[in-house]
Amino acid sequence: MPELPEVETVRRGLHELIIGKVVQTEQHDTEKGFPNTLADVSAFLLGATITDVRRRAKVLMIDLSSGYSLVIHLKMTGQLVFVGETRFGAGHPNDSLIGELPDKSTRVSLLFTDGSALYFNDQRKFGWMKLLPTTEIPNMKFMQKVGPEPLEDDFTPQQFMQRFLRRAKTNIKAALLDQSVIAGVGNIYADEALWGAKLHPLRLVGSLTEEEFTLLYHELRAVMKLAVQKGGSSNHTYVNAEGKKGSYMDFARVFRLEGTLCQRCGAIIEKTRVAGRGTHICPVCQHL
DNA sequence: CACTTGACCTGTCCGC
DNA sequence: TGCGGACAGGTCAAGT
Repeated sequence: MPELPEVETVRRGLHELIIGKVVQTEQHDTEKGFPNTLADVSAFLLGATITDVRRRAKVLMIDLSSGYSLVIHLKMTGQLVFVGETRFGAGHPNDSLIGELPDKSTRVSLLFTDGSALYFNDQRKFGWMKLLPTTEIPNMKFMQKVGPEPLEDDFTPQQFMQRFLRRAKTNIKAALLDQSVIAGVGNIYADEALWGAKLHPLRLVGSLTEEEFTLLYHELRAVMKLAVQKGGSSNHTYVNAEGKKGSYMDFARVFRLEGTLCQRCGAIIEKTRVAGRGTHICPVCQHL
C-alpha cells in the first residue's frame, strides 16, 4: 500500500484522533509470520498517554508518555484504523471501507480508556510494529541509512542530484525506489514522476543531465505534494486512519493506466517490468 | 562496494 | 467451477 503520501495521510489523521488517549489494553497476533516486539515490553504501553504521532520516510512513530514509542511500517498492505466512541469490536464509520474490527487480518488492537480503539491490520503480514525507547529510534538500522525527506523546504535540486549519483550505474527507477537515496518514494510516485519528467525508467542514473535531474526533482515533489493533498492513492487495501480512501488515482497520468491514451501525446500507455516492479510508461514521451 | 534477485505472506485475477 | 501461476503501492538478505 503506502508510500510517503499515504503514510503522511495516516499520520495526520492519527495526530488529530489519538493524541491524549490512554492505552488500557493491548492484544496482538502471536502467529509466526508477524514480527513484532510488543510482548516483551507491554509494561511501557499499558497506562501510557499518546503524546505525538510522527513520520520519517514510510515509518510512523506514535510517542508515549512512558518514554517509549510504537514504531510502525505498513509495508504493502498494512492499515492503522481508529474506531472512535465504541466498545471493543463494535461499530465503525458508515462510509468506511473497513468492516467490523477487529477482523481476521488484525495484528494488533489497542484499546483506549475512553472506549475508542486503534487497529493495526495487515493482510500480508509484511508490516511490523515495534515498541522501543523513543531515543532509540534514530539508532535503528533503517533510520541510519534512509535518505532525506523529499518534501522538506531545505531539500535542494543539488542535494537531489548528489544523492542519485551514488547510484550512477543503475537505472533511474531502481534509484528512485532506493530508500537510502531519497526517503518515501514507492512504485506509484516513481512512475508518475518519471512520466512528468519525460524520463524512461531504464535510463542510467549516470546518463542524466543536470537539467533532467532538476526537472525530475520538481516533478517528484509536485506529484508527492498533490498526492498528500488528495489523501494518497487507494487500491483495495489502502485506507487512512478513519478507514477511508484517498483520491490521487483520479489524477494519475500513467500508473495503472496501461492501454489508455497518454494525455500529453496520445500514444498508448504500456506496462513493463523494471527493477522487479510493474512499471507504466508512455513509450513516446519517455524514450531511452 | 554496487547492483540484482529472491524471499517474506495472503488474496485476487486471469487463462486454461 | 477448479486449478496453477503471476502479480500486488516494500524492504532485507543473499547472491554475483
